[in-house]
Amino acid sequence: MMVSTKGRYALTVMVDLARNGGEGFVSLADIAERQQLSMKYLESIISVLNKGGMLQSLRGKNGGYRLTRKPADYSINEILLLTEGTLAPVNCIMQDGIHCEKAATCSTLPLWAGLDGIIEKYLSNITLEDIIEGNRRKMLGEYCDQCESS
Amino acid sequence: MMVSTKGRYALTVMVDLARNGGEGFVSLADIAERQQLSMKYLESIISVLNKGGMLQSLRGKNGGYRLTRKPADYSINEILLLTEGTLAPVNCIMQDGIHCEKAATCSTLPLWAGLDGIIEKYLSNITLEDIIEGNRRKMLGEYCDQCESS
DNA sequence: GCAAATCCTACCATTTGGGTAGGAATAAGT
DNA sequence: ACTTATTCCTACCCAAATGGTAGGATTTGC
Repeated sequence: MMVSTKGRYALTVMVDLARNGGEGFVSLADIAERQQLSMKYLESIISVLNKGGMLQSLRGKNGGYRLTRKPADYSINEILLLTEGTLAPVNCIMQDGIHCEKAATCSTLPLWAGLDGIIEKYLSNITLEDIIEGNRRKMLGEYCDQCESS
Repeated sequence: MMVSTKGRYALTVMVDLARNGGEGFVSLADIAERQQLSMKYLESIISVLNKGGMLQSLRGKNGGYRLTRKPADYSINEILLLTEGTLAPVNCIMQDGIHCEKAATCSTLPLWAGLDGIIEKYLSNITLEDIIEGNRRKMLGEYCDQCESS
């Protein structure tokens, strides 16, 4: 995968809802305004999140969207997986087990499988809450120059 | 990144050269035949590898290509970086330090930076030799069901 | 019934991916 | 010197994905 704007904006929307969704419903217009993104484009993205069961919606006046779970119960992996379709770094790695005909003898396949594994592990371990809390240690790990190394 | 055929085929070519390049030069026709890939397409890919200093070439009859270093001295990261341009998982992470104008306040940026970090670390640690030796433990790590867990 | 919101369908321009085609330059062997 | 096998170079091309926009239908609160 290269995570496209679709996935990135989806995450941005989820983070905005986690931050600003306290009680009621949050309108997409508000989110778009805060995040300075096209509301029309966000519309198509949030629709995927909604159909995927990531949030609740309410139509009509004073309507909008809200999360159905606590931020800590959303992994980044599931959000991106829903909007991007797949997070595999190469086409050789398919979600449905469909695979290349050369797979059996391909010497580079273990590399791609390993890469896919570490990506999924990393993204599954981080939650919406980590992002709104700014948990740099968990996100950046050894690459965090502000985290103590202890 | 999603690693495209360009990067994957580049790696395939390098692996083929590492395996079959014993003494002399290996022609692209031989590589294409062995790997069952379009020679014309490989031509454009190997040209990038050549200009990037990853191998030596010899024109004319009995010409071809050969590696300039030992397989253990090629990291997968440098091979893919050369052919793909970037391995960053999102456009927010640029190679030249150019970045999004919202970067300073973006709460998701540490996530992308962290993801980029683990990908680079993984690919930098694996070499051509690991691939030709089939070092599953190193490539698959905990995802390797044939490796003992000790 | 009006206003504010989501929902739905269609369209579209640009970039990227994944190649193909044709020929020029070079080098080895005879 | 000629032939043949090879790399090198430039140009082109089609399909799919990316990153949106447009317009209207539907629902709900007041």
